[in-house]
Amino acid sequence: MNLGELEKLVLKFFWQVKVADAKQVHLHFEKSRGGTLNTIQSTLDRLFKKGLLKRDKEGHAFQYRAAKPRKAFIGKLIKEVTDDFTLGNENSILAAFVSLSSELNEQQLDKLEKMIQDHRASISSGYNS
Amino acid sequence: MNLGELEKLVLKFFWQVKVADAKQVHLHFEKSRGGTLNTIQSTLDRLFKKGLLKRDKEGHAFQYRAAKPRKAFIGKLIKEVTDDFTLGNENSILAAFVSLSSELNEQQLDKLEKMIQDHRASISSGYNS
DNA sequence: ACAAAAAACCGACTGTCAATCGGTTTTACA
DNA sequence: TGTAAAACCGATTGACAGTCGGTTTTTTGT
Repeated sequence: MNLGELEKLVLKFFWQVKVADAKQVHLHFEKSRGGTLNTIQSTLDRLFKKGLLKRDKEGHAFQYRAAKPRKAFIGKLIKEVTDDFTLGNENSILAAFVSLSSELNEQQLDKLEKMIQDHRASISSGYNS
Repeated sequence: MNLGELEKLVLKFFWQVKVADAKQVHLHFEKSRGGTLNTIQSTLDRLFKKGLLKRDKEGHAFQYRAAKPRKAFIGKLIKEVTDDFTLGNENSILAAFVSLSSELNEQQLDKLEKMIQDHRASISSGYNS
């Protein structure tokens, strides 16, 4: 999934704002970067066709919103880039963790372990199944 | 850093083979996907200009090799994609871990914790500093 | 030193895709 | 049902990867 600059900005916008129509998105971006309503509309349409936004017509305009939560989406992206470079039987997600670990300091490792604990808890409680 | 299909294949090749010249790379890929030596050469050159390959002239041809170890490179890529979608003060690397954790099962969490232990050890031994 | 061979380099063309926006058609609502 | 708003269509531009022919430069063997 290869995204352009504007597409990325728009996605980020929807993770903050949740729901908006083209007009509102345009209003939000015209100060910071310009561009016509049409440009926003076609970008929304492109993101919709890529499955990254959902939309429903409510009243006279499409109401757009993110198709996935932000973190799930980032997780997907990461899986994608790592899969491209993962060899043979290696687990790409795990490899990604290893690849990243060297960038973490001790406090961050603490947080990471806490995160693992939380995740284990959610598994054993049956929340994820 | 946006890479094309052939560029990705070539990078992967160099993480397995370590050093090769254009001719050898071409030899390796011509069965599986065709393409002329020139195509390989310009791809190597593009990767060199992007800083992903290093090269030295030894004898009559450039000898190319990966500029970074594979995992470091994957780590960089992950940082890149997460930075694009990370909000405000959030630590993008940590966010990436969180984003990925839901895709791990218990054995993988075990491995991950082992990995953290190893990394902590390498920090306290002063190996990383 | 020089000719032949090999490799590097240059430039052109193609295809894809995001961004951009004007113009037309469709839709909703008063 | 007419009008305003929105959606849709299509054209253009700009990057950039892939592709490869042809030219220049470099290396090497005699």
